[in-house]
Amino acid sequence: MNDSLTTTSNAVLGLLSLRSWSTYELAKQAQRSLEWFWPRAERKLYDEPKRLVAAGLATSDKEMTGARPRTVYAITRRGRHALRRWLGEPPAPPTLEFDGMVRVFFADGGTLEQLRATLGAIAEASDIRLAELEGKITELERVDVPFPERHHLNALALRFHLDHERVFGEWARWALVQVEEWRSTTDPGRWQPRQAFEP
Amino acid sequence: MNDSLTTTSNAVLGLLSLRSWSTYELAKQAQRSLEWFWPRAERKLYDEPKRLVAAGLATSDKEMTGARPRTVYAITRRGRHALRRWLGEPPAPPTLEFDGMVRVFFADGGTLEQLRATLGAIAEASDIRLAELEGKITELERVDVPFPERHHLNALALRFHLDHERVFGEWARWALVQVEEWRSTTDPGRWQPRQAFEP
DNA sequence: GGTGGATACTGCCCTGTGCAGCATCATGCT
DNA sequence: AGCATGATGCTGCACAGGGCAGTATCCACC
Repeated sequence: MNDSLTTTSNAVLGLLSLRSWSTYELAKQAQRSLEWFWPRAERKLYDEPKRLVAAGLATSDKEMTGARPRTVYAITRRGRHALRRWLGEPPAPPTLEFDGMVRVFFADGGTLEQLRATLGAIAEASDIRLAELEGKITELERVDVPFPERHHLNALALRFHLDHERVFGEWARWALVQVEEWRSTTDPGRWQPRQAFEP
Repeated sequence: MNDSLTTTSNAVLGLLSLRSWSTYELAKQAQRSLEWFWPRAERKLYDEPKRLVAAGLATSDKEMTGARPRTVYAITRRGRHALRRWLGEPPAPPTLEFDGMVRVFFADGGTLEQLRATLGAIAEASDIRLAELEGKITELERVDVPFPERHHLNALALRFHLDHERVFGEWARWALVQVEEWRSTTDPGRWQPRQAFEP
């Protein structure tokens, strides 16, 4: 097994550092807490702990619920050291995959109606995600949630995501206003690119 | 070959809709123009046009530069129709992979010094990317660049990326100020999570 | 008892990444 | 002319990751 851990490995190690988890729980918790900044398919979250065990950074314990087996993973001391060491390394640059922007960028291959629909969809999806974030923010006032002692870190993350999500919705709405002046996707009429950068 | 095209397929089709390209040129142009919102490894950009040809959406023409072969790809009429059809579909949600945020989120596995270094690195990297974007924005005033007739679409995209990138740097600097009050990564002292959401 | 959702997990096929490697061309310098 | 370097051109390979579908057992409820 390749000894160099990925960000995913370290993210899973991070979750294990909080407590031990069954694989199912771990996958669910990863999707609850990491989804906004490190989205990973459930399929992979079943594989990752096995790799940590193989690297000596976690242990696995087979249990039975009736006739149904389940695996519970726990971090090792070596795992904690590895996590701490990783935290001292410089972060990789963020990457964004914005399908909607691909559609905007090549909008001249389609119609102004299509472009408006794309921008509208981006704005609406952003609203939904913002509402979800607001729900998470209200949870910071509670102590009957998992890991209340980590709320300070949660708050930093949520602050970022709130601002980040707002950019999508606000930009899409702004763009909808701009394209009102356009004659078509290939003819912006009197609209000037520099208008995008004026106050 | 699977008939359902990916966003990457359509992005490449979008580039082909502008002009024909050798594979090398296409890979370079993709990395110049799509890198901010649809980053793809060069390795894949060599495969993708082949798949478009197999689907009848592009043609390939073998040429020779001396003894060195090269392939030039062009879009077909079917390809243009496929692109236009795709532009009418709703966009997939954006996904962000923010390695730095994974490190912030699990900062309690490390030290306050490490957290500060992570935040500092995020801020600096953001500055560099912002400077790059500013360079692209000044290009919008020029006509001696590729595809000046598409500046209006470029401007929409650049407006988004400017706002998007600013969020990283501003947030990281804000977070650096917040953690000044913290005693350690596990003890925020008197700092309250709700401080993250006050004006 | 039957149903539906939760818990628990994996095989499979496909997309995508980083890396390394190979080859030829073109340009500039000595 | 010869050489070095960067550009142009491309691919094999091993690994990371995603979506989907499938299998099985448990648990709560009607």
